[in-house]
Amino acid sequence: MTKIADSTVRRLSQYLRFLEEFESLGSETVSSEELAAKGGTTSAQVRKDLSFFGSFGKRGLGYDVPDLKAQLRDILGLKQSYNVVLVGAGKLGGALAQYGGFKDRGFNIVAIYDRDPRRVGERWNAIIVRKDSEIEADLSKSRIEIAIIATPADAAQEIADRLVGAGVRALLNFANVTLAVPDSITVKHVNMALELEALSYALRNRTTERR
Amino acid sequence: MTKIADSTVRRLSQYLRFLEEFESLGSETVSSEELAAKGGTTSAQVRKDLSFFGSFGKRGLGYDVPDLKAQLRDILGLKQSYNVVLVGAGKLGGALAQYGGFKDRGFNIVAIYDRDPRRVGERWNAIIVRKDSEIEADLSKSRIEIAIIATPADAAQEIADRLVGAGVRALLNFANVTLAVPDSITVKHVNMALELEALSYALRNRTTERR
DNA sequence: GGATGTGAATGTCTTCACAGCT
DNA sequence: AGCTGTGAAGACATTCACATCC
Repeated sequence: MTKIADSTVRRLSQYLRFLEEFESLGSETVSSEELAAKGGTTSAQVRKDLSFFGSFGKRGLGYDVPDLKAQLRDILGLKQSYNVVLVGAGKLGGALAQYGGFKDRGFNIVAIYDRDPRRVGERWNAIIVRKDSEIEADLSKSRIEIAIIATPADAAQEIADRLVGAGVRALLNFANVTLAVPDSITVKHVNMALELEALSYALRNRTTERR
Repeated sequence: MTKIADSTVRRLSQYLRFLEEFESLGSETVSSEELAAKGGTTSAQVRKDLSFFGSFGKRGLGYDVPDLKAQLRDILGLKQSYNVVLVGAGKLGGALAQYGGFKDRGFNIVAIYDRDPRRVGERWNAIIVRKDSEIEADLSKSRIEIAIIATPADAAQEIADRLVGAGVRALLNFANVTLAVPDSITVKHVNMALELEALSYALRNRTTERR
């Protein structure tokens, strides 16, 4: 299999969500044009994205909604569900713990850790916050592939190292630092301040820009 | 000015953060190679990114840290501060309201709105949650360019329309919907579930992939 | 007829490599 | 000598356009 661009994967993920919308509206079939319109892209882009993985449509007709949905879930690895641990029980951690969008997609937060003894023992949405020092022992018992880091920036690298040491293979990092991890580990970084800075740049330069 | 790629702007924003780290470590000068190492990119990339905006370095020496910092802040439009409104006072809204990373960069959350009467009147970090119906009147008094949407998905488009109607020019959207806005409006979308799906894809496909 | 799937063309971004300053 | 700044080359991503098939 040839390397698929990150941008392609992200669009596939969007298409999946759009398909759910089409399904709930009762559409049985959808065209690349309709999918493109929802996502602000082009029909050629949609077809090209899908073509890396196979031929899922019927010429003259479009794509069968439930079928394409299943194919995308398969491509994205969403036929299984994932147990996920969350480190950092601050405001952001709390927001993430209760966020429905994760569960809906099969990402179950099964444990929350924090370093602060005042937070340990708190109950977040049926999960009790545990001491971060338990991470190693807990993960040695149950295989966890994905962890979410929502700690302060200065703790994030240490937590990342320990999670990786405990067998985690993918990290979603909300702390505002670039994490150094082995090549075999996948990291996605959500940097909210950076998004605002990009908005600031756009505000400043829109007049002189195209598009 | 020629169109600058989004990826370039995002890297500039990172360089700025790295410069602050170098400064706090006492470095007066930094090379493109050092900046690149922090961000997992290449020195050529750093120099090319900067070259779109001018020549800020000294050959044989590198870049003066405070000087480049100032230049980047100027490029990104961060010499001014921004008043920002936040719509949605749920868990995520609360987390965003207290998040220090915004203030540090000159983004001040000056008002929070919610539709739920039970939340209206709550105090978040010295700001009292206001009824969303006040948005129009409030924004007609003070010019607000940036708004953050942290509402449930089904309310986000309506809120976006109203914010844009009230003069907002840039939106940071945390709701899991693609917002339709006029071309003149800039939107950045933070989609946390999508990031997890990208991790899922990576976990599933790493063995067959390069890099 | 109508929409897909896909080579080819185009456009964009990144990397190379070296001339040019300091 | 050392590191920047930058055209040119290369890699990658998107768009075009049309043959193909339902």
